[in-house]
Amino acid sequence: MKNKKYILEMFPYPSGNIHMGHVRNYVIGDIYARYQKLKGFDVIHPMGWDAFGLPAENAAIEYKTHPQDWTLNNIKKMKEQLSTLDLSLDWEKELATCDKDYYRFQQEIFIDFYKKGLAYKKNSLVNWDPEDQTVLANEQVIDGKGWRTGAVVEQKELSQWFFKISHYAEELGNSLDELSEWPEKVKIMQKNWIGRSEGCEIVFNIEDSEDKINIFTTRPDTIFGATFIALSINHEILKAIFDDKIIKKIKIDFDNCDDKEKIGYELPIIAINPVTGDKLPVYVANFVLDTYGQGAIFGCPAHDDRDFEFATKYKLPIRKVMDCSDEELPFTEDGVMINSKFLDGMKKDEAIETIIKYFENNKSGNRKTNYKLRDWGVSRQRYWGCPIPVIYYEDGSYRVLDKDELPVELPYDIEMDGKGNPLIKHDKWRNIICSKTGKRALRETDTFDTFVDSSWYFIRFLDNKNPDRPFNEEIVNELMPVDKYIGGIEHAILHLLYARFFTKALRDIYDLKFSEPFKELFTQGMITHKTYQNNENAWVLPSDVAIKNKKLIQISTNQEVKEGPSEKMSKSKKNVVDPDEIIKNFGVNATRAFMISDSPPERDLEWTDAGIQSSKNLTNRIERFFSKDFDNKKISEDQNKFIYKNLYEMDKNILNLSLNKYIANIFTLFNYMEKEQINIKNDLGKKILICLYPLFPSLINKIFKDLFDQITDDIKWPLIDEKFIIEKIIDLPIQINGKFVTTYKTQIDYKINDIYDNLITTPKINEKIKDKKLVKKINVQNKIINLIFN
RNA sequence: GGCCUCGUGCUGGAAUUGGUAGACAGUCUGGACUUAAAAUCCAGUGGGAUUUAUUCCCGUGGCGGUUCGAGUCCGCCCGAGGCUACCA
Repeated sequence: MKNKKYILEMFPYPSGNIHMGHVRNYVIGDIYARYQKLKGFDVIHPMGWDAFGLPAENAAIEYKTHPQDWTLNNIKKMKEQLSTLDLSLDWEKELATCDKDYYRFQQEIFIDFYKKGLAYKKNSLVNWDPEDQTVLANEQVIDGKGWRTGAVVEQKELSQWFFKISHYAEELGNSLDELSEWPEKVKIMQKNWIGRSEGCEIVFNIEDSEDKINIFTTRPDTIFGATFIALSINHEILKAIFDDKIIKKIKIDFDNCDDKEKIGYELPIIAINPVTGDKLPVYVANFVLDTYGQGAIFGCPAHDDRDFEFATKYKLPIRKVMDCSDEELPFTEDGVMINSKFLDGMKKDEAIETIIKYFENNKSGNRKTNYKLRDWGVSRQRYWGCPIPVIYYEDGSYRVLDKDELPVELPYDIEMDGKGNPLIKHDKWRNIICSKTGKRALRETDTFDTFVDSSWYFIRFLDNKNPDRPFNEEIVNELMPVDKYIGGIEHAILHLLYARFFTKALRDIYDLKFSEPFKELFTQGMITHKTYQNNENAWVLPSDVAIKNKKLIQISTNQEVKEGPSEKMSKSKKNVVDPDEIIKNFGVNATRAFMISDSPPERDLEWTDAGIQSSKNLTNRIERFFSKDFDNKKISEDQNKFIYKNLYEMDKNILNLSLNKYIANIFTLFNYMEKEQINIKNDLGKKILICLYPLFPSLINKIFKDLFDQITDDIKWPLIDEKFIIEKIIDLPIQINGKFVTTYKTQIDYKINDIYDNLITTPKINEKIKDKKLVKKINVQNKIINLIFN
C-alpha cells in the first residue's frame, strides 16, 4: 500500500457506556480519517477494546455476574452506541484484548521477551490490601488505605515479573528528539519520567570492615565538602548491623514523622572519604530513596539544600568548597572550587571531569549514567487479565512455557467472592502435570498488567486474524507506524512510554523496521461542565438548575444552589451529559459539530446548552440552504473567489486539526452564501458539499442524493486552483510612523516608487504628513507599507 | 520546591507566525414576522471622547527593552493551570 495513512484513536475500556470524552476523541479522528480518504489516501482506521481490567471484577462481585459476560455485553452495547456516531471505522480489524486469540500471542511475546532477557522475576515491595487479599496499584491506594475496602495497606514483599524497560532507557530518551510531530509537553513529561542524569558512582570503604558503600552522585566535584553519609532504610548494610526488630522500629519512626521532616539515626560505623581520607559518620535517614542510585548519598551540606537541612538539625560540620562570596549557604549553583586541593580554581563542569578521572585512576569510582525510570512490574494478582505463561514445580523452580503449550486459557468457571484472586482457589486449573517433564506443577496465578495489552494492539490490528503468529512482519512493516494517534493527555507517560518500549523490544526480536509506534501524536482536551451544589453541599444536576429572580435555584426542590467551576465530567459531581440523549435530541450531525466548536481540539471544551443548540442551528441552516432554489443565478468571479478561498482554508484547517477554525469557515461560508443567494446546483455546490462531508457525513450524503441523485462513495476532495484564490487587486495597509492609517487599493506586485506619489496625495495620508519630511520608506511587498516622516 | 504551559471584549476563541487586534460563535439589547411563544430574519454589542463621522484617543495581566512596526521576540514582576515531587 503506497499511499497509506494509519489513523488511530486510543481504544476504549468497555465500561458499558461511551461518554462525551470518547465522542470527542472519535469525532476528531473520524473527521481527519474521512478527510484523508477524500484526499486519496488508503486510510486504515480500526477500533477495538481494551477489555481486561479491574472494573469487570468489581462489577462481577457487585452485580453477581461474570467478568467475561459483563465485558462482552458491554462491548456489544458500546459498539451499538458508536454506530450512532457515523464513524468510518474498519470493523473487520476489530479486536478485544480479552479474546484468547489476542492474548495467546501476548503470551508468545512474553516468552520471546524472556528468552531475550527482557522479562525476569524478582522480589519487590507491593501495596497489599489485607482485606481483599490482593495487590493494589499505586493509584488505588488513597491516603494509605485501599480504595475499595478502606483497609490500611501494607507493604509486602512478593516475587513478581518485570519487563526490562530500563534496557531501553537511553534510546527511549534520545529518540524523543526525533518525534517532531509530538506535543512538546508530552516529550518533556517523558524525559522527566525517564530522568537521565550523568555523574559517577563512588566507593566508600568502611573503617575496620570489608564492607563498602557505593554512592551515585551528579556532583562528585563537591567530594571535598562531604561531611556525612546517609543510607536508605532498605540498604543492605543495615541488615549486617541491626537485627530486624530495630530496623522495623526505625521504619515506624520514619513512617510516623512528617513527610517534609528529615530524621536519621547514626550508625556504629565510619566511612572513609576516598579522596581526603576523612572519617565520615554514617546515618540511616528517611529522605534517602532506596529506589534511586544505590540507596545511599554522601552529604555535602554547603552545596545541597537537603544535606544542609539535615546537617543543621544534627549539628554536622558544613564545609564550603565552592566560592560563593557573600551568598548564603547552601549554595547550589555553579562557581569556582575552593578548599578542594587539585580542584581549586576550576568551575563545576571541569571539576566534575577531573574528579571522575581521579576516581577511575584510583579504582575508587566510575563514570555512570543513572535513570529514574525503573523496570516495569507487570504481575497483577488478578483474575481478569492475560495469564502469565509460567509453571512452578514443587521444588520451587519455575519454567516459562514453550510456545507449543499456548494458549494458557483463562478458566471461565471461577468463583468471584471478592477475596483474593479466584485463580488461586481454582485447583483444577492450577494443578497440572508438566507435559515436558511429567512433574507435578502449579500454574502462575498472576496476570499481566493491562497496560501490557495496550502496548501492542496497534500492531495486531494490522493482522488481527493471523491464527499462527502475533503478526506478519511484512504486513506490519508496510503499514506501521501509526501516522496519527489521537487520545487523552492522561496517557502522556505510562501508555505511550510502554507502547514505545514494546515497539523497540519487538523490533529487536522480530524483523521490524521501525522504532517508534506513533509518528504524530495529538492529545485532545477534556470535556468540562458547570458544577452546582446545594446548601448541604450535595451535587445538583445542571439540568435541574434554573435562574429565578436572578438567583440560581434547584428546580426540583426550589432551593438556592451555588455555581462551582466547570470541571471534567464525572458521575460523582453529577455534571455528565449522556451522548445517547444528546444524539437523540440534537442528532448526530449537531453532536459532531459541537465536539469541534468553541475551543481548539487540544484544549478543554466546556459543555453548554447554548453551544449544542448553536450547532443544531447550523445543521438546520445547512439543510435549509440546500433546499432553496437560487437556480437561475450566475456566480460572479468575486463570489467564486470568496468561496474557493474559504474551501482552501477548510483544507488547511482540517489538515492541522484546527477544527474550531474549520467550523468558523463553515459559518463564514454560509453567512456569505445566504446573503449572496449562491446557486449551488452545480459543480461548485458539489465541491462545497464535499468539504463539509468529513464533519457531516450522513447529512451531506442525503443532500448529495437529493440534489445530484448521486451517492458520496466515490467523491474526491476538490483541487482548488490557486489562480481562483490569488487576488490581483489588494487593499494594502499603509502605516505612517508605524501606526496604521488607511488602506490603499493597488495591483499586486506594485513598485513602491510607482505608487508613492499617488499614495501621499490621498487625503488621509496627506493630512498626516503636512509640513513633514520623508525619512524612510518601508515596503513589505504585498503586505504593508510603512512611511516614516519627521 | 522543580519543570512546563497559558494570560486577548461579558464568554469561548481568531489574528497568514513580527505587519489593519477582536474573524467565527455565544450572550445580551433593539427591531421584523406572530393573537402569543418558539423558530427564522435584520441591526447593534472592547472602553472612552466628540462636531455621531469615511472622526479621534486608549486598549491583548503589569513594568521595561529590541524594532520602522510587538498580542506575537527578550528581561523582570504578578496571576491561573498542568505534571512532578527529597531523583543526590
